[in-house]
Amino acid sequence: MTTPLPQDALDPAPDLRTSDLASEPVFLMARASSLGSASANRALGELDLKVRHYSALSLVCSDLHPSQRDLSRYLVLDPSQIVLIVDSLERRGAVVRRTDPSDRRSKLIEPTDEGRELYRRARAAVDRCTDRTLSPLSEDERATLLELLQRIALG
Amino acid sequence: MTTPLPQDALDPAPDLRTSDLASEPVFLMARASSLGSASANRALGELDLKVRHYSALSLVCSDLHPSQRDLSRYLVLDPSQIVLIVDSLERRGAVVRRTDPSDRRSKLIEPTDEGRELYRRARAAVDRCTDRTLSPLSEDERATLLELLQRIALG
DNA sequence: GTATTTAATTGAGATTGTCAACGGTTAAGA
DNA sequence: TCTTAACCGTTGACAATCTCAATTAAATAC
Repeated sequence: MTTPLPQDALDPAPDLRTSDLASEPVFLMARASSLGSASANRALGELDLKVRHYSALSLVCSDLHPSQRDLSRYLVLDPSQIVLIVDSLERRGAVVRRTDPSDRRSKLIEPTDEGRELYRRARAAVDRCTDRTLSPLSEDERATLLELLQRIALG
Repeated sequence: MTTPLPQDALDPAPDLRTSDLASEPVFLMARASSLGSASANRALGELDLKVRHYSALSLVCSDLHPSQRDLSRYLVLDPSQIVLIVDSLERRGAVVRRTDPSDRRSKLIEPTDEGRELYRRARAAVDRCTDRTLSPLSEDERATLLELLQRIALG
């Protein structure tokens, strides 16, 4: 045993570096995403949130004023999944559904005061665990990674 | 309609750039991974493979000679999931289970000739679609991204 | 030799992914 | 205008996946 299980079981896999797979972005992103969101889910557990609810709440608290359809596109989730997420956030009083006056088919999701406070606390927790995940990188390298990821993940 | 749906619906989201979430690695990696593996799964569909089977097959064809437990750790999947993946690969004659002579509890997964040939073709398909996914990046930037991802995803 | 750990496997239950259909609403075209 | 097509949220069904506990066989620790 290396350490008495400090916080996250990082489970490094140096052997993997010699494999073909270690040079495939699809695999690396899947593994990084899997490890990262596992860690984030643990951190968000105290607030009874998962990454998907947190992400939705973050968008709702932004100045994008997203509809459910928007959330579906942003989070790459089926609209039926968004219903469940918004249901759960609404049930705990973090958001409300408001029919878009300019298009009564769609519903704009808006944060309550509680919702904004919840987001603030969740954001802090996620940032702490992101810090751990990116600990092998310098400040400059983190910025570079962020920019490259944005280019391929966003338009 | 921009174009008559060329290959992948890339679904860019430039609005997202203005949101807090766009600066969170956890979210960016999740979105990149989601878009990337959706594209890869489409490409692998012709070969009746999914990313998880492809990744397992890749490791099996490497010089790591992994056991199922190794695959579980590398792919960040529960051992019971590995059983299903290896079952499916074995059923189609791509791999065989061989009891490790030095530890008869564990089973080394080895590729058949068919398995290697399947991997060769799958690898080509995945590489083509990775190329599309990374198209917004220059050659140097791709190398940088790869190195940074390796540092955080592997030990 | 006994007790503790580990690997693969099975199974159950919850979560998530995928897809088709519906009612209410808007947009497009004859 | 009237009709048709498209879109949004919602529901429901089904498959795929995750998570966890329990079992068996084998290795290791004491």
